[in-house]
Amino acid sequence: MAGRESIVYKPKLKEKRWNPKDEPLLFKKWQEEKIYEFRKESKKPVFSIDTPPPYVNTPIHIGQAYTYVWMDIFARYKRMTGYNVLFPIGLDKNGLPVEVQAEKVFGISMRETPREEFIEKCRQILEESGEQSIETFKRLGLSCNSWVLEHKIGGRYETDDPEYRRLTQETFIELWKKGLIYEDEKTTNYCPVCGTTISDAEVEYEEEETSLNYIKFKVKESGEEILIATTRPELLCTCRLVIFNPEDERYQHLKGKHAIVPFYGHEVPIKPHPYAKPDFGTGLVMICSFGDYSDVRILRELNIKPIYAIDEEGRMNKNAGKYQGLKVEEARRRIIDDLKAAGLLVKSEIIKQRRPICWRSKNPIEFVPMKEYYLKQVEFKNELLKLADEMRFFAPESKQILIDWINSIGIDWVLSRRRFYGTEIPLWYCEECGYIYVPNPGRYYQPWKEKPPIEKCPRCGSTRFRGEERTFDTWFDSSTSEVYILGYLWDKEFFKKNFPCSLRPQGKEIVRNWLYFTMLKAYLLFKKAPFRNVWIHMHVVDEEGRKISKSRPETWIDPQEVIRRFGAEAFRIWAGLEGNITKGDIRCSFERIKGTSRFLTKLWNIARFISSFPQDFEDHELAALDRMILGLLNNLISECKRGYEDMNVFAVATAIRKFTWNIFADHYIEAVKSRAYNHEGVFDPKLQRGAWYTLHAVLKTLLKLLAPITPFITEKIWLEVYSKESIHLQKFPERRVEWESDMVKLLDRFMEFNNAVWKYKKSRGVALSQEMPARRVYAPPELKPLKDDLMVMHRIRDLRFQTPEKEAVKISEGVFVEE
RNA sequence: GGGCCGGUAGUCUAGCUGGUUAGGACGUCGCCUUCACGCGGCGAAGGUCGCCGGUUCAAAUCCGGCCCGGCCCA
Repeated sequence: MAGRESIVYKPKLKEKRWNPKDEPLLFKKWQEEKIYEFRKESKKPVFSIDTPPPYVNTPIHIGQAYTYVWMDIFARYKRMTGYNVLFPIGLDKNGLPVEVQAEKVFGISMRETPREEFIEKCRQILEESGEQSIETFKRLGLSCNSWVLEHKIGGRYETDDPEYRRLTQETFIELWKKGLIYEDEKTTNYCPVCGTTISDAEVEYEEEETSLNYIKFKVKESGEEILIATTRPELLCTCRLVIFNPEDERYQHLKGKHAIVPFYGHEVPIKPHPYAKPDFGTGLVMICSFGDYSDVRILRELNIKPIYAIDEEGRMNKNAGKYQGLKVEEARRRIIDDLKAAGLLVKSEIIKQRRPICWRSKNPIEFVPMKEYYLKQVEFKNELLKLADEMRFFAPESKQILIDWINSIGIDWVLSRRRFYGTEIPLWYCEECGYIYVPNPGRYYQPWKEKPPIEKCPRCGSTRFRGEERTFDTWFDSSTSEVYILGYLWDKEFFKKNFPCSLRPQGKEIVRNWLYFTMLKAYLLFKKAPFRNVWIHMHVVDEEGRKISKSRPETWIDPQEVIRRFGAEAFRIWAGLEGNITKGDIRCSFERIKGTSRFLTKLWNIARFISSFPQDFEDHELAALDRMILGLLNNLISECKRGYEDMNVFAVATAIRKFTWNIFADHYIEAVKSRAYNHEGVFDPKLQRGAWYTLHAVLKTLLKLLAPITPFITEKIWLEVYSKESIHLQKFPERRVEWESDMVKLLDRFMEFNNAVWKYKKSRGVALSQEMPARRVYAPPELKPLKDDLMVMHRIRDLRFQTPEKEAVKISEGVFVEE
């Protein structure tokens, strides 16, 4: 016993708190040791994650930072549970944004610039934009396999890379050979600003105030005047039909008669149709070609030939008569003035309506006839719905978004775009006979500037060819990302073995395009669902619940700033503790990031305390208190495992925090301190070592449970206290039989007892470290196994486990004091 | 107009196969430099569980209707 009091326990962790400055150092170490590199030759099962490539020239959105952290957590958990994790990073470089930026920066117009030169300008923009997004991702500690562009499995990819484009073209060629692609002239969505056709999946809706104009028409047969309300008076010239609701009593007499269109004088039939809503306008609706989707649908349904009045530049054509050459908006203003002047406009009222806009340029789209390439999809809707059932959705409700979209599809996918910076459609046309030549897959083709790989037309022998000039819809590139990352181009065996891809994480807003189109292509090419699991997330919004976007600076939260102020680890633990993003939007606030990050300090200090006790000793004996916490730790392991498997990081993070802070630190550590130090020598050294064993066992386990969420701090502690080998190479904890214990049921009573004693001491103005100011204390009988620890912990002179017979003050359920 | 999701203290959330004094966290207030941690500890205040009905001995929890917010579609 002698000299025991002189033992000083020094913590192995020197610093008083976690320092975010260690983050980049740890990240560098991981990179140097290549611990996340993808090893194709590994025997472990592959878990592949098809990450959403961020657009290159824009800073990372706080929502991307958040969702990528979750993806990284999934990847890290899978790695610890024995998977060979394929977690590549991609960059999206295709499409309109860079073209628009090039036009702006260089003051040029795409259509008036030679294509070669324009593409060069785009490249220049892309090069100068640097790798801001990649830097943010690295700083967040993502465990992606590789950060450099490499043509191998696990390598970073870029969607404008010739290798990636080669794959896009290869999939097109395959689909072409299967007879799934055709060219047709149909009414399509057209964005006059982008100068290209767009698919239904690229149409967005915007709430807009517009004027509803009540215009006089004449009925040919009776000469009576009828009023028709329309938001698109400039399309009068294309009016083909007037409808009223079949239930509408007011207009039954008009059935079968004809209306005369003002100004233009042509006659159109009046028919009942359920689309007309009696309480909208006057209940009479003019159907034009085309003001909106319902016009398209109704004219198609009734098989009426459309008249087009808007050209590719968004100007009125000759069908509009005197308004020819005017932009749509201008023509509308002019015709309203003219109608007014002619006394044909009875009134105008302002209404709100949703109008379709182009998702890239945000400009109103028009409906015009264009000859474009289509990929068949309408006829496969049922098969696609079946495939949707083969993928497991997190959260399950998200699947409905996909199902609703599939059900709403009414037209095949328009593939061709009249743009420059994109993957070229690999086709050549014989100038003589019109034969369409499709090259063999194998390399990247640029038909607008290359000769075809054949000398003569196989049909007519001509040597004159014209290369296709159009590019693909960028979603045609994007929807093949899972095929690319699984090495289709380079290792067909690997691809076959590992397709479908394990996980597609993505936002709810791109279900109808990215997820859907990937599914469509996977079905058409491989007859399989592309993914085993799909994780759909909602959005990160600002403190007031507003959508965060660069275009609205008052909402913009820069992840770089968050990292600068609090550190990446603080952001990560916040992302885990703030809520489950599959269930709803997450609000981002600096105050809460700061608040949740306190847990890091707490964890650090717990570790620092524990690190001062020896880890190597011969034998030990567990006290009941130790068995209680180890049993609870077993339960926590199960809970974490379940949470990670459900991809519910929130459940895991909150469970760990509650255990660590509110149970382990506040109650177990407080109780075990005296025994662990054993300064007075009142405990058997074996029991003291039991405390040491338990403290280290719990800490080691907690670090591993937390490692996927907070890889930096857990690694730092792990390396300083336990091992030279990274925590991220350790196995995820399993329940241990030797930790199972009945003592877990003591927890609630134990905590209740502590609280009661603390409260009592406080009420008597006694410091918690001082002796209990009561002659005798009574505790519930079931706590008896904890007797020694409880007495020393609270410095109780006389502790009984029974209900007192004499007068005693009840301070809590089953807890009494005798003063 | 339709579909899906959400609506629990100032804020974020747990509970939602019906019965708990509705649990926790952030923030607020009070006390305490207790030997890992004052980015700590202890304690307190703060909730008509969106609203209205219904089922039931009993509803935050089940059912119906409505209101609000978000996303998608028409």
